[in-house]
Parts: sequence; C-alpha cells; structure tokens
Amino acid sequence: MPKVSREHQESRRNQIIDAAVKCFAQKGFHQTSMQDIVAESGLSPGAIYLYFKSKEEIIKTIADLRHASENEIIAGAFGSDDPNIALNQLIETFFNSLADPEVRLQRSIGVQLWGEALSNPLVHEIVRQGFTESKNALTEVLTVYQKQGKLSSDLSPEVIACVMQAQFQGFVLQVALGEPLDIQEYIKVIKHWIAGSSFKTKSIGEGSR
Amino acid sequence: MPKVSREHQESRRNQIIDAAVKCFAQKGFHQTSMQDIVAESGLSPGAIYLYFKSKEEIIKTIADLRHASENEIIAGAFGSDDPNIALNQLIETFFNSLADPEVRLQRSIGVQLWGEALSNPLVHEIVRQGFTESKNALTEVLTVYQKQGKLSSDLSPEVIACVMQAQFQGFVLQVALGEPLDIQEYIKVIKHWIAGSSFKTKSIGEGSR
Amino acid sequence: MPKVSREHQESRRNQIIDAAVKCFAQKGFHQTSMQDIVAESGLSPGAIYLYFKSKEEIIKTIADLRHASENEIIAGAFGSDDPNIALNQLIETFFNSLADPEVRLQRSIGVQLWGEALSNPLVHEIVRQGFTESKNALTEVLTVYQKQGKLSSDLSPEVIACVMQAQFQGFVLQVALGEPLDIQEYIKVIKHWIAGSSFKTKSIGEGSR
Amino acid sequence: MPKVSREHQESRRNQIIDAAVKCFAQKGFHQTSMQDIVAESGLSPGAIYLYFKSKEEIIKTIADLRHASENEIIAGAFGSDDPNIALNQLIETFFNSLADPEVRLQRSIGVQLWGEALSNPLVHEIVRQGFTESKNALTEVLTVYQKQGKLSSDLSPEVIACVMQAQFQGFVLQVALGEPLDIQEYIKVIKHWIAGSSFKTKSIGEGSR
DNA sequence: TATGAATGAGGGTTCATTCAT
DNA sequence: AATGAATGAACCCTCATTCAT
Repeated sequence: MPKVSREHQESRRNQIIDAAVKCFAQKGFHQTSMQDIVAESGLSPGAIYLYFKSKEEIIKTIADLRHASENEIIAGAFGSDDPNIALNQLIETFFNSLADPEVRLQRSIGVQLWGEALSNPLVHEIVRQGFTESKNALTEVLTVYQKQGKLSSDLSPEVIACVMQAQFQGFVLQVALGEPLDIQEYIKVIKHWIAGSSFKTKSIGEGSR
Repeated sequence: MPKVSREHQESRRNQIIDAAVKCFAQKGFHQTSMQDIVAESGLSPGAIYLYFKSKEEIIKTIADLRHASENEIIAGAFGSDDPNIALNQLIETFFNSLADPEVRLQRSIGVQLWGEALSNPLVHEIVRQGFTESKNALTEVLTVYQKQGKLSSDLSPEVIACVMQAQFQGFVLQVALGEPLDIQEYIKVIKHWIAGSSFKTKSIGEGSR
Repeated sequence: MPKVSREHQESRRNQIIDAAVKCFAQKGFHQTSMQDIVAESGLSPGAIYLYFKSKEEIIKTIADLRHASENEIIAGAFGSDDPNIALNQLIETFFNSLADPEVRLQRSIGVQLWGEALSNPLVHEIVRQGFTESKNALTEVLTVYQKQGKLSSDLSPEVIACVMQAQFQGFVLQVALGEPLDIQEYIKVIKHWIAGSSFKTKSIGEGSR
Repeated sequence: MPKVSREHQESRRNQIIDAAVKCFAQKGFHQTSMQDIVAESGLSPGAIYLYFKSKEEIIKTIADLRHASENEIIAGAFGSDDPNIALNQLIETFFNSLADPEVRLQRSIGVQLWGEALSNPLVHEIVRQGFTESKNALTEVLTVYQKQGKLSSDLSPEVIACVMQAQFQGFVLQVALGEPLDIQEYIKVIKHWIAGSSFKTKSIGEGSR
C-alpha cells in the first residue's frame, strides 16, 4: 500500500542514480560524498536513504545497470542468425556507441568499476558476471562460425571471445581516458583483423559476407 | 646537503612504496588509510611524511613507477631491428610476464590507476603519458613494417598501435579480475591474428572485406 | 468536538502505548526509534503524532501509567483496617505480582524510568510522585501501628516506610535483571524481618518470628 | 615503545572517563553526545577514540569501574573476622558513603546502568557480576553467623543476602532520585531490623555486639 | 631524522518530526 | 482522521596530516 506509484518510486531511484553517476564520473566513487549526491540530486540525505540503504548499494546498483545495459548491446547485435552479420553488427554498434557522450560517461564509470571490483567482492561479482555473459554470447556465435568452416579449427572459440572482449575493453579504456581516437579508423582495423585472421584463407572463407 | 645518504633516502622511499603497493593491491587506494601503510611499512606516520608530502603523492609516485616499468618492457622488447622479431618478442614478453604473481599485483594496481586517472588529473597525466609512449614505440615499428610492404598501406600504423595496445590493456584487466585465462592459447590467437591480418602482402589478403 | 469517539481515541492511544512498551522493554527508550513503534503498532508515523506530540510524551505517558498501576497495588492492599493484615497483604500481593511475566515487563520499564528520571525532569517528577504517594500510604499505616504500640516508638514511621519501599525497589531491580530469585523464600525473610523487628510489643514478640 | 608513559595513558583515560561521568550524570548515556564528552574533556574527538574505541566502550568501562569500586566497599567492610562487626561496619560504611556528593554522582550513574543493563548485554553482564560478588561476600558472612547460632537456621543465608542487597539498592535509588533522606535514621532502622529479626532471640544472640 | 599523540574537518548514516495528499 | 515520503540537524566515528618532543 504505497502512497506513491511504482513509477514514482522508479523515477526517484533514477533521480538518485543519475545524480550519483554524474558525481562519480566527475570525482570518482570515493571522492564523491553523499552530500555531493544530495546536492546534485536536489533531495535530502534522508530521502536518499529511503531508496538506497547505503552508498555502496548505490555503487552496486550502478554496476548492475552497467552490466545490464552492456549486455543489451551484445544481445541486440545478435539479432541475425548469420554469424557474419551478427559480428559486424556487434562491432559497428559497440564502437559507434562510444561516440555518444552519454555512453562515454557511463563507460567511464565502467572503468572505475573495474578498479573497484579489485577490492570490492560485490562489485567484482557483478563485473565478472557481465564479462562471462558477453563472453558466452560471443563464444556461441564463434562456435557456429567454426562449424560453418569459417574459422580455423585449431583456435578455441572461447579464447577468441576473450581476445575480442579484451579488444573492446581496451577501447573503452582509451575512450574513457580521452585518447583522441578515430573510431571509424579503429573499426576498419578491427574488421581487417577479423576478416583476415580468424576466418580462413581466401579459398574457403573469403568474401563470405 | 642531506643529512642521510641518498641511498638511505631511496631505501626509505622504497620501503614506503612497497608497503603502499601491498595495501593498495589488497584494499584499493581509498580504502587504504595512511595508518595501514604505517602498519605495513613499520614506520611512523611522521616518518612517512618526511618522504612523501601526502597520500596522493604516494599514489602519484606509484603511478610513475608503473609507467616506467611498463615502458621498460616495451623498450626491452624492441631490441631487434627486425620488426617481425620485435613484435613477437613483445607479445611473448608481455603476455608471459603476467604469469608472475608480482607482476599481476603491480598490474592490478595499474587497473586501479585507470579508474583513478578519470578523476585525478595528476594520475591522468601520468597514465596518458605511458599510453602515448608505448603507442609511439609501437607506431614506429609498424611504420617500418608498412614501409617494408608487410602491412597494408590503407591502415594507419598509429591506429593499429592503439588497437594492439587495447588488446594488451584488455588482457591486463581480465588477468587482474581473476578471469581463468590460458595465456598460451591467448598468445596463439593473438599471433594468428597478427600473422593473418594486418601483416601480409597485398597480393593475398587485400580487399577481403 | 472530536470527530471520532472518545473510545476510539483511547483505543488508539492504548495501541500505541502497548507497542511502545513492548519496544521499550526489549530495546530501551533510546534504542527504540519511532519507526520501531510504528512497525510494532501497525500505525503510520503521522497517526502516532496525532495522539502523542512527541516520543517523550509517550515515555511520560508510560511513566504516568506505571505510577498509577503501582499505586493501585498499594491502595488495593490496604483494604483492611487492621494494619497487620494490610501489611501482610501488601507484601504478598507485591512480591507475588512479580511472578507474572506481564508485570515483570512493566516493572523492567519501571527500572528504566528510574534511570531516565535522573536526567529527565518530567519523568523525575512522575517517579518521585509515585514514591511519595506510596511512602505516604505506608507511613499512614505504620503510624497507626505505632499508636497501637506495635512498633517501637523511637523509630520514625516515615523512615520505616522508606526502608520498606527500598526493599521493594531492590527486589524489583533484581527481578528485572533476571536474578534467579525464589520469591517464596524472599517473602519468608521479609516477613521474618517485619515480625521480628519493627513490629513487636516489647513485652511479647521478642524474637518470635 | 610508547612515546608517553603508562601514567600518562592512564591519566588521559581518566580525563575522558571523568568528563564522560559528568556528562552522563547530567544528561544520561544516550542524551550525551560524543561532542559533549569532547567539550567537557577538552580533548578532540580523535583523541578520545585513541583511548576508547567507541562510546559504548566508555560506558562499559564506567560500568567496570563502578563494579570495582562498589565491591571495594564491601571487601573493605569485611576486615573483621567477627561477622557482627563486619556487618555493622558494612552498613555504616555503605550508607554513610552516600553522604559524599562524589559517591552520589557515581551511584546515580549506577542507577542508569541498571536501566542500561536491561537492553545491553555487555552492561548486563557487568552489573550482574557485581551483584553476584557482593551477594557471595554477604552470604559468606551470614553463613558464619548462622553456624554461630546467631541466625535462625530456617532462613537461607543466600536469600537474606539478596534481601539485604535489595535494601542497599533501594536506598541508592532513593538517594539518586534526590529523596530527602535522613541517613542516620535510616541506619537506625536497618540496624534495628537486623538486630531484632535475623538474629535469634534475646536468650541466645541478643546483645551479641 | 624520527616519533606517535593529537587534531578536527568531514565522512556516512539515522531518526524524530512534518505536511501535502 | 490518516498516510508515509520527505526533511535535515545531529549522530558516531575516521583519517590525512601535524608538531612537540
């Protein structure tokens, strides 16, 4: 029997999360005080503790949201049954998404979460789960690829998935740190790599897309 | 005219840095208090402030050391004039170095520094400088490669350097987070990638996409 | 002209007081939050403030109720005109009442009120008033006794009343603190004391028990 | 290797305890903030936490000290081997001690501790231990009495000890609450009680002292 | 140079109370 | 009359840093 609607509840939580994300992105988790979040959100300290029971829960919630939204991208990219299309779509979607300032902000919090995960078991769990899920999704596609004979059979799809993921993660880091990257050029190199390497020689896999 | 010898100075600073690194790796920068470092180092608070003017300076110093030691690996790898050998050596050295627990510890602090860099301009500067230096070193080698015709000329060596670096960074992250990676398999995939994609004469792989 | 009936008013107040008593007995006045009382009572914070203007007023009200109920015991005990019967009845009633868990709970709040009285003038006033009233009632009986020659005339009835009261209070404390007391044995000692000491004609009762 | 002497350590702890006692006596445990103790002691918050790890530890320490000092009185009173003298001495010492304002202050904190013990297991333990120890000391003396035939053999010395203790506790409470008691008259009644009641008929025990 | 007791601003959090609905 | 989301002052406590010794 809540006095206010579920939507209001959600909107308040979002209000707090938005403020926290802004603060965290600017000053880092630990340099951000609850007062900062209070000021940014326009709420009172008490109000915040009505929706989150601790600062850590806010961080954890943000980690969860990051996790969810990142996996959404991957899930979204795998719309096609054709692995080739799926991979291309994933790469396009992923790298281009980082052109959006809002996404960059979110991702830069993701980078902080990596550091946080090293000493915070809760965050660690969430971050690893995110890794695992996207790795599994990638592995699945790559396994299909391999079965189609488009991928040299002496490489482990899972390891390739890890390697690809590392590629994405490193890119996110560089963007977060403000490296002046040309995303289109970056995509070109990545595609060149995928086309030329993992997928077999001309005679077999060439031009498959 | 220091009262004590330069060596003593250095040894004290190292003592403090070692303690700080241990603490930071275990608990994170901000969860580690100066008292923790005091306890770990066996020195007094006052003594620590004789050698470092603030906690931030300790972090900054560690960032500097990280930067130096990472670039050392790259510099060391480029012993050969033959870019092919140089690259192979770099990959071997780099990936295998992470089998050493001590290196992993150091690297996990590196991951924390990435997060820290996002809100700490001083750390940011150091981290970026490290990136730039290794990127430049890589770019140089790749440029030679390209000139030797071993690298398709429509790719920017600088961008490839970024991509390779991202690959390394992502790997460091995964190791730091405790992902169960098979390093040898990882190297195999990376080499396959390099051999098959970026580095090949026009006559074979060109235009594959 | 209240909107709701007086009975409703009373029932709501009782509902709140009951909840508060339960909480206070378990956690103490200051460790109990208004939210605890809200949860225990099943009412809303706002509702509670309709019936009590502050937490302190709840405590004060409970003190009043304690005061009233304790004096009721004494008043009830003094039904007989014969002081001997009256005293015996008082002792029986008083000590045996503490066998009832509900009474123990109430009394343990009484012990808390003693502590509270030391720093809360309002509570202090109520507690002292309770003391005074029961002391006066006792003194009255004892004065009759003395006049009947059953009580050595060189003792002040008022002081004896204080001493008897102290006896009761100490007993309450021990019960509240969970001391494993044998109430019947306790009564025996008390009666022995009364019979043998204060209440005796010089000529007869010496030492009798 | 402390920089300062053990005495200094102790004196600082005393400084804090003294300030805390003063505050607690005036405002109660829970109405006293650490800031109050800080102000009263003239130290800084940090300094206090150097000597006590929490507010509760201060309360616990005070409870311990109360316990120790109360048992000291009892121990001191039992200097004589003659139970008669011992009991008289105890009564004199005990009741007269409460004429001292400093002792009254301490005792009034003792009353608060009774209330605190009801919801704080740590304090409860200390308070009960104090009870037990003094009860045991009393029981011992009373047992000797009984063996000497000065105490009716159908009363349990332990229960009498409880009853006597209740007497003391009730007196402490009345003093703490500021009841205007005539201590000498009080002692007179108590002695009359002991002389006439617990101790056998004139023919045997009377006048034994 | 070295110590470590001391500082005190500021941290995260609670909770008695209010008021728009 | 009743609700419960919201308030914000105040709580206990920490910790980077200092300075008398």
